[in-house]
Amino acid sequence: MSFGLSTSPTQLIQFPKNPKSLILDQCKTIRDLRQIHGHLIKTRLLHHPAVAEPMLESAALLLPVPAIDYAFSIFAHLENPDSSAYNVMIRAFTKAQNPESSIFLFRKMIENSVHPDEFTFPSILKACSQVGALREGEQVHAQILKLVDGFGRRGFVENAMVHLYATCGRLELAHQLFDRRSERSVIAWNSMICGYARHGYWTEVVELFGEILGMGVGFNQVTLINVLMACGRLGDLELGEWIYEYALVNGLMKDVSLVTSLIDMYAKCGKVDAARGLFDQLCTRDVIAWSAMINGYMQSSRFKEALALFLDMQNANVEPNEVTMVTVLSSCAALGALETGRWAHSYIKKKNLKLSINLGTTLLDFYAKCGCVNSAIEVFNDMPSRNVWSWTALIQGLANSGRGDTALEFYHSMLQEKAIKLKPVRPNLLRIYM
DNA sequence: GTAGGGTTAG
Repeated sequence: MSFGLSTSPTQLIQFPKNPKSLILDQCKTIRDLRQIHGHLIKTRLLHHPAVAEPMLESAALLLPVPAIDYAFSIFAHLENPDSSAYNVMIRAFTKAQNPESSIFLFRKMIENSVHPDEFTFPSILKACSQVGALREGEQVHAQILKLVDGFGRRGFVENAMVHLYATCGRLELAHQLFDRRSERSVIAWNSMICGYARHGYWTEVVELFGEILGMGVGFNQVTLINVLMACGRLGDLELGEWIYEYALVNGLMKDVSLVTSLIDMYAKCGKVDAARGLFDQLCTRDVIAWSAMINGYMQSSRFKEALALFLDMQNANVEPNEVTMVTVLSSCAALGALETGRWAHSYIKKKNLKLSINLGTTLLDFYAKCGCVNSAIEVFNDMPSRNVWSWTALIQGLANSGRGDTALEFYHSMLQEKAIKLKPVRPNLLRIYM
């Protein structure tokens, strides 16, 4: 049997001194991996942890195109996977944005009495943050506390915990952990700021940034982006412009995300033309930058400019997304631009954009406002899921078009949907019919 | 073998 590789298989049978670097050197493609894998099965060497772990790492993390399924099939055949085998798989699933699988494996790990360690925690906590799995995260926290002492990288684990609690909205708890830390890095500060921003505590975001400046702690683009989001919502143009100056002086204006946040901040503070100035200076404009600028016009009631910019966007061959279409359709609704809106609708179909609650509601609201209630009803029926706002937009549209009877029918069907019934929709309806 | 980001109406 020929491996076509520099090391002969017999060296593996004799158990190499350093199997890890041997395997990592040899597995450059999935083909290499399959060959070595086959050989390791025959010789049963695969069940040796020092061999299994690098095999998993090669497949799940190091290949140019990671083969997680392949890695998992290796993992699933191991007789007694040890903690490092679990760690590699958990890390790989988290990295591949498949946190459910990470959490599943973590549970298995505990069930099988394999002890998680300092390398398990950051990635499993990140997985919990990705899905907002607070309860699962608390169990991880409990496991961490079990290891009274004797684990290194405490800083990484603590950062991950602050991040988990902040993302899940347990901001007091996150802050307690954060305050207790001996050394608070940019990472921890950003976790706190992101947590406050994500949950709409804009004043706290600005306060925290004030602390950062006061204490002379470091900050970076991510910090500034979150603070700019707050400036826009709070109308704090002064701080927003301070950040703009800072970005100019420090050469940060090449960062599209940061400039997009500046555009959004200026637009939300009523300075749409300043926003446009920055937009025109951007050398690469992605869908989010375009959407932010179009949205800026819309929020300033400059609907025609919003639609004109949407045309420019298409000429620039940038594909719009759900957010873009929401903005475009609400501009059409405001202008009563039925034809353009219809065109947007066919565009959504052509591009197979998912009719999310946001998009569907905006679309039906557009039809209703243009007096096409039947189209509005059609869209409503096509939506895979709806919320109170979808119902309200439809019922209000019907009522405004003199179709009070149909509006009432929909109102009653809404009440029949259990989930909806629990939400306070009644006052809204009373306003329409009183 | 660590983390984090920008756009969404009614």
